[in-house]
Amino acid sequence: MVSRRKASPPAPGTRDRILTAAMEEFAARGFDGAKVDRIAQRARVNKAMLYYHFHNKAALFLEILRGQFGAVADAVASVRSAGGSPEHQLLSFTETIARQALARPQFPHMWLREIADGGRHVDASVIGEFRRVLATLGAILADGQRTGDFVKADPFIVQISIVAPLMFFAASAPLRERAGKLIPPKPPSPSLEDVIQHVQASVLSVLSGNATTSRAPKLRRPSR
Amino acid sequence: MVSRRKASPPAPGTRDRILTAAMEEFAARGFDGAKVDRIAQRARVNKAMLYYHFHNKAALFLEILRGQFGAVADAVASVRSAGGSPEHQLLSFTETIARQALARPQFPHMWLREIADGGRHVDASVIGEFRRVLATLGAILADGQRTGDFVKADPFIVQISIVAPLMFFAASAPLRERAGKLIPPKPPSPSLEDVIQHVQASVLSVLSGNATTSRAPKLRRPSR
DNA sequence: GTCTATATTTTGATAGAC
DNA sequence: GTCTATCAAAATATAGAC
Repeated sequence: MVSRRKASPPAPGTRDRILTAAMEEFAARGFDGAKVDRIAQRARVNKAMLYYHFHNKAALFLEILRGQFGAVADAVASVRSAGGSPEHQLLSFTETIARQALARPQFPHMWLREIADGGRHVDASVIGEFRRVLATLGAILADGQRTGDFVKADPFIVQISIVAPLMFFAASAPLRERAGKLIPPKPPSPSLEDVIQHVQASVLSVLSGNATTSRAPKLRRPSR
Repeated sequence: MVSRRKASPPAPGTRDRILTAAMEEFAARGFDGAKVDRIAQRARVNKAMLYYHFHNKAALFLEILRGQFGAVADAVASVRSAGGSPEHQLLSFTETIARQALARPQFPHMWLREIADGGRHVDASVIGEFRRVLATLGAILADGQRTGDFVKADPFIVQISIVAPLMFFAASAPLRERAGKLIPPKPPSPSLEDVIQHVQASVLSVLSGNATTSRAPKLRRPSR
């Protein structure tokens, strides 16, 4: 008899319902656009209940952010520990990020928003998860350079080259939908598979150094 | 004497000050996070003045969105009309997007936000500017395919492969700054030049088809 | 743990004088 | 064109009963 005895049963997942509802609301509207009332409604609880489980709106938001980034960082880390050639790990890294975006549709939106907000709502723990992802990729790249498979490249640049297109694509579905309605006809959207393949081909080809060795001698020239 | 005679001089750029202030506020905080009071303060006018020049918050926001996207679409269009080989135009396209992000620091933030918001604040005119950019790139790619310089590729995918990393990088500066403070030391950020070069090398190499012709026979395999 | 009612603050927007 | 004063509607958060 640790505690609990009397005073209403432990709630059949009330807290989780709130988390889910909040996740959707925050992803769709952002921190300021999200309304506590709406979150409570979606979760089928009342505001008081929400404030019983979470200190305030910001704390609720932070908990969700931490959860999302943590899960992604975990998934990515498992790619590395699964082993394989640097090339294999690099392709897996890419695919994993994409799969996470599918598994957590709110994740791309929240990532874009946090960037746009300058990280106003993140704390050290979220930054930590963020860095874990980058560290994993950095290790993969270092391996590849050691084996001679990859040319030298800045991990951060490689990371945004992989992640940014995937996030853009995943998050922009609603916008493309709306665009199609505002100015029909809606141009056909490529599949996530196609995007993944393109991104994989891009990274692999630059890192393989067969970029433009022969042709296009003066890259980055067209300054005017 | 068309009109104006009496009733205060035409205002030394009051309207422009409001537009500038609003641009900064909207970019930094988003539509919901931006406060009319703060915009008025920054512009050194009062709310009534703001509502004299613009119908409401949404209209002000829309005017800014239109302006930003329109300017970028113009810049990109001029790249194409300047002519040159498909390769040259493709590199120029990339550089121009990056230069626009520098010239209009608010642009990347607003682009990210509109994607995350599902285009809730855009209207047909904004979509139109958006499509102009894509159409320009599409034309460049078509040229390149005709001349045999480029392999076939979905313009939209190519576009996000170019634009997304640039926007991510440009917009994430404040977040990286904050991250460095939360968990020192702040890892050194690559320069925009480096990012541009990497993106240019990537696109060119995939479109040149020398991606992974020889090695890595089974792209996209690491499904598990 | 859960709900109703309510306090408090913030915010978008306008009236009306100059 | 510009400003002061102010309204009315949201929205965050809490008190207190059950």
